[in-house]
Amino acid sequence: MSVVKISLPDGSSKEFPKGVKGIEIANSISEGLARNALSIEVNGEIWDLDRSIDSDAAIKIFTWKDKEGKYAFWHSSAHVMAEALEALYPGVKFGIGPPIENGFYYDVDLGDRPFGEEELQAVEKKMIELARQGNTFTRKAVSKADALSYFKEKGDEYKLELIDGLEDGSITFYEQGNFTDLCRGPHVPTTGVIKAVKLLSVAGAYWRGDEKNKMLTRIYGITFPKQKELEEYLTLLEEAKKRDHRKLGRELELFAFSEKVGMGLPLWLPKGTILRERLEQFMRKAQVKAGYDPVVTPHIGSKQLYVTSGHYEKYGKDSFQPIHTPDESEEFLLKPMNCPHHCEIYKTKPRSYKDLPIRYAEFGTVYRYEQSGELHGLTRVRGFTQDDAHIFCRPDQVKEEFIKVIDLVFHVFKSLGFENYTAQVSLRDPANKEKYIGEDQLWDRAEREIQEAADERKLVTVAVKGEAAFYGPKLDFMVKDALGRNWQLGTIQVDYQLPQRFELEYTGSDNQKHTPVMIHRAPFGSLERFVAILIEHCAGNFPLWLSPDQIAVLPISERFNDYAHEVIEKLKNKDIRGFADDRDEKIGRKIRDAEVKKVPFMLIVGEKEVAERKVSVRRHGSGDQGAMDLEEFAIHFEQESKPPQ
RNA sequence: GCUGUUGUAGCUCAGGGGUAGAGCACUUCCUUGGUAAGGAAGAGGUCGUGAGUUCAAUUCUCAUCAACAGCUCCA
Repeated sequence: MSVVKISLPDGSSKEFPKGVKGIEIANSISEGLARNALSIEVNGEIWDLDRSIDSDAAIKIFTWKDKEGKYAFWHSSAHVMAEALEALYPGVKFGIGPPIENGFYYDVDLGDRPFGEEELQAVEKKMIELARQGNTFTRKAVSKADALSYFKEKGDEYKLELIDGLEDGSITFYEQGNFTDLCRGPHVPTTGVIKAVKLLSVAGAYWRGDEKNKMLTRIYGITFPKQKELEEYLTLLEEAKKRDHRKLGRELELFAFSEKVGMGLPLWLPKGTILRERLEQFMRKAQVKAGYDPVVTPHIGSKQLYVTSGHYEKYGKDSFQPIHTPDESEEFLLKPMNCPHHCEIYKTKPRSYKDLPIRYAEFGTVYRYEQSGELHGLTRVRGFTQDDAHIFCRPDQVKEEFIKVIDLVFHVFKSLGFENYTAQVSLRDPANKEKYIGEDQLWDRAEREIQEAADERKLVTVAVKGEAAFYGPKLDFMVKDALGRNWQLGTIQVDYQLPQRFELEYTGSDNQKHTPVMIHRAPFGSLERFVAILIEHCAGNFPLWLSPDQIAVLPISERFNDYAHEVIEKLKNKDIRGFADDRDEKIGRKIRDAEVKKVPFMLIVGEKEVAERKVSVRRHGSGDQGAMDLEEFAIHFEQESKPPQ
């Protein structure tokens, strides 16, 4: 009997009889691992645990803790859902049913049968029943002809279409209980591992994502190996709902929308404006320190500007249409980005290699005609302000400048409490080169420089093809918020194209003209989006330096209103933001209202405080802190409310 | 942009072919209260907009606008 050598992730290796199954390897390591194992990586491919391994292999066993394990789990759950649907809706046809970041979905064609909340619950019940049966998933290789005839008989045209695109010899079916599906796998050993099921929502989705195709019913669900985990997940969803920036934005009077102003055009209310301006100020300071020069450019620009940049060709039809002047037949566009304006600033005088790098920074408000269905609170709007800057540098400075920007981005994230972040290197899609402008060699160079800069800063990156801007590759930053959700924030881009198109130049040490390289960057991305994410991250409890109202002075009764006003005036003289609540209400009520508005500090003043010239300090969320001398409080407060440096 | 759902007071929502209701917020009065909602009275809406059906439409139908969810998109 021959043996295979199996290398484990810890570097060790073991010999097993040829044809050993993943589950057997798991068992040989520990019983616990075997119990929790969900899938296995075999030489870089993810397999089922009961697939035979016939040659030497490097393996890694995945459990619920691993993304790969979860995917197998949810993928299998999608099959169980399909089985339940087939049991309840004979003749149902299936599209695709993949795992997603949180759970899975299956696109199904139910004919004209209605599907709503009640039906969802019935399917959920059936799924639990099927899961309890603990049916095993069986992998079966089938020929293309057999696969086609199986689904032809079933009348499932979607599966037939999918099989059509597959190569004979690479087609597999998976079977569990009474259900067989076309599937690449992998799957968990049995349905029995699925202990908790929740179907979350139903939505329409086009077959293959194409709106010309038929709309299928997409059923979203999530499953867990433990009931408790489902409950935690549902609590998380509740919490996310409570933190929704659209809800908090209204409640805390930060921003609003008006149908009359137009969709996707946010109105910043006074409190939201304070928050926003604090952020701007913080960024301005950091940028001055990093050698940026602030500039200001108008909100519109001649159409020719964007023809030159290439944006008009690329986005012209999908933009706000040109503005026309009454007399001369000029055309202007609302600026969708700031770079062309900054290029023109660069061109205002001849530049020497000694001048570079030049860094122009602007909080530039731009307008983009986003599809109506895309608008979402502050995260996707039609008018927004970027913390934009463009760095013009020599080719030999690109990497260094890029690294400096990465450091600035880190500083911003850390200062605002985003401790977890990752980055994505957004590359060009080599199969679709016509989507991009510029020569291959410059793209390759830019892509290489980004990766090197990221590596230098030990940034964990994932490279994604097809995500680049049309003029250059990007480094996009993702932060994880307090609820563990990922958001895309700032971006840095290397651009060899626009400087050429705008004929930017500098005189080199060789006395020759050279083209500079441009780095686009925006650590926040847009202030609107950043504020939205910040709201959700801190649930509206902003750090003291950002909080619109930092202090509420709460007199016990109207008799102490004068003292309350005196206190707030004194604090305002020290640039502290706040108000005195002099309403004819009881203290309990004033405290409640200030707590609900998430005011960080409440200063309660009554007879005692007036007599001793003190304030009773109460902190949002943590209650009474005792009485303090007003001066003492002010000193303490000023310490704590300093913006991060 | 596509599909679906929704649109009633500032907010959250109930109602329903015969021109509307609650709670909170708001105004006034009473109350002067020590760490998360004191009491009473009052004011506030041509039921998103336009058209159609009907003796009669806020309610039914259609269109349109917007919001929400999903898809597609994102310089």
